[in-house]
Amino acid sequence: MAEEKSLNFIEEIIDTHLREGVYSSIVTRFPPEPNGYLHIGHASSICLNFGLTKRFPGYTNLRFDDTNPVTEDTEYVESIKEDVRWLGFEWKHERYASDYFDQLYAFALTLIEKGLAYVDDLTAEEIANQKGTPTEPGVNSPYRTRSVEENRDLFIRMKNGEFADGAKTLRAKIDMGHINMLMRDPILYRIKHAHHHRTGDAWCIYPMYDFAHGQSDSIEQITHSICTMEFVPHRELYDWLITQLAIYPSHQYEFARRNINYTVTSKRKLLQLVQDKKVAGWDDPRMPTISGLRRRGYTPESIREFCDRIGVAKRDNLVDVGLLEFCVREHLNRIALRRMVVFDPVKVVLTNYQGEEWLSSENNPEDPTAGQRQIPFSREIYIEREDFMENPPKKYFRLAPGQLVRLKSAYIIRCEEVIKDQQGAISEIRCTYIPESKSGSDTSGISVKGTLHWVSVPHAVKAEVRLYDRLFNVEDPTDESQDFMHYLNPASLEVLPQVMAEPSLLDINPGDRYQFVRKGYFVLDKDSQSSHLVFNKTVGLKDGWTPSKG
RNA sequence: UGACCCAUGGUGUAACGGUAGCACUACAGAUUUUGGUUCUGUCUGUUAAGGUUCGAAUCCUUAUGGGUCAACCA
Repeated sequence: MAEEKSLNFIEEIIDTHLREGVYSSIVTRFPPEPNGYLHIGHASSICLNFGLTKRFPGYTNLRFDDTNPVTEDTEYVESIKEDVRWLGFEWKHERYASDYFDQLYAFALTLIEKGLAYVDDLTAEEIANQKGTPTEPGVNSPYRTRSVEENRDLFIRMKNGEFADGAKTLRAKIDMGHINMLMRDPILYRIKHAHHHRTGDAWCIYPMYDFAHGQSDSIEQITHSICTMEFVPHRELYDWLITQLAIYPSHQYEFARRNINYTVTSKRKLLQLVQDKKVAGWDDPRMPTISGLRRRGYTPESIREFCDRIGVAKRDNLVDVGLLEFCVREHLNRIALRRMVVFDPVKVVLTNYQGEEWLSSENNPEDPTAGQRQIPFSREIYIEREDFMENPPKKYFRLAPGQLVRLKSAYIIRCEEVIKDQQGAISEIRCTYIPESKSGSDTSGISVKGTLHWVSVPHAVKAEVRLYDRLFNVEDPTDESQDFMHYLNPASLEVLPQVMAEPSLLDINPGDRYQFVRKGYFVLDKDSQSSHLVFNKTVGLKDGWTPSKG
């Protein structure tokens, strides 16, 4: 029996509701605004909302909160749907706040009839000035006392396009002295003569978030409307509108958004990175977007596991990106096939070896069913320049003059001689191999501490490798002591234009993931062509050794 | 100088008045044809002060610290 995992506070609320019969099943929703790409922070919300209805009876809707036509676009709708599906979730209904524009308009009229909303002629600036501050009450608008008839007439004319953008708004009539600033006659509708990605030019007035979100929840009979903590003060208005309209009582619950160090998760900041060309696009592998992580080689399983491990709570947090990396390593270690690639090659000549042969090597030592592959071996091979030292420290297990080392899945070799060019750089290492040490049939009786990856020179396939590092140099780029752009890591991308790869890598497809032995996990990028392979580094292997520790 | 939210190792998260646990990180050791993986072990924590109670991380009070709120954004 698997150990019972403890519930997070939201699961506990739902568990109680179900046990006490408040609900017999639940409905949740994931409500993105289609004005940007989904990022790792959204993944938490997606896993939470969809995860809830996997654990408990009920279903989850995907609802686009598309009430601001000037920032929204179908490009984002498509990317969001792709990302949610890629993460492994399927929604029950695909809905849009714009589906409800007629209903919302009717709700507004209801409020007007009840004397709970009025048309205001004040400008944005005037409204702001009369709003007061958190410690001082606001003042009433001079238009606050208009009659129901006048309000109805004006609002209909707003809808009919008789007024210019910004000329009028519809406001709830609540209390300009309310301690909660959101209750100080919040704007419900504004005029925007803008083309909407779904409703086209049918409307020139659009509801504000507070007059769309809760009502949409109610229309869909969402039982548990889950959002982040900054919406806590909105809950009072959310409840007020539902009460006044006497519609299905959805309820809002808040959890703390997940922050991750060395990156930013704000659509505005991510958009700025894209627009300022600091990255190659929304799906740049350095971006914390779902599409960026996908291109980086992350698996949906690893992201779900990450979201599961960081949990759900109400306190502020800054999650270590190292945990995300742990999760992807854990998964990739199980599924990624092993391949050998030499990044910074130096030639090794085996002076006592003639001809060539094909050697067998396991595809994945963690998974026997992954089988074996054949690798060509010959008299001249490449090894990593950093795997040789002329004057090694004490516990250096790699190649050094007179030292023995195993070539992975091949033979044990001994370094006999070092050849240098005129500048003194090592141009070639001469070794002898031990014929009876062949991998799988070793009768040499020799044991060595180090094993190196290698690639046969005449069979080597050239490829490009893109090495990624954290996008920012500091844990919290949003600390606001400086603009976050100042913290950009100038070395977040390093391109290796020509690495040497084993030939089995020639026949693979974009999205295929591998472990390059002793290097890390890599994925074939979509920029690849059959004549030019491009690999993205997903994450390195955990590195337990550094020269200083030797 | 208002209201609201929050406070458990370096990080994230449990403990629902009854032994502060798990994971990541770090460190040490074993195994290893990847200095990977795997296995074992070690370090580190209830913001503070009062109160209630046989007993408090948990309930109450105050303080302290952090966050949020004054977009015709969501």
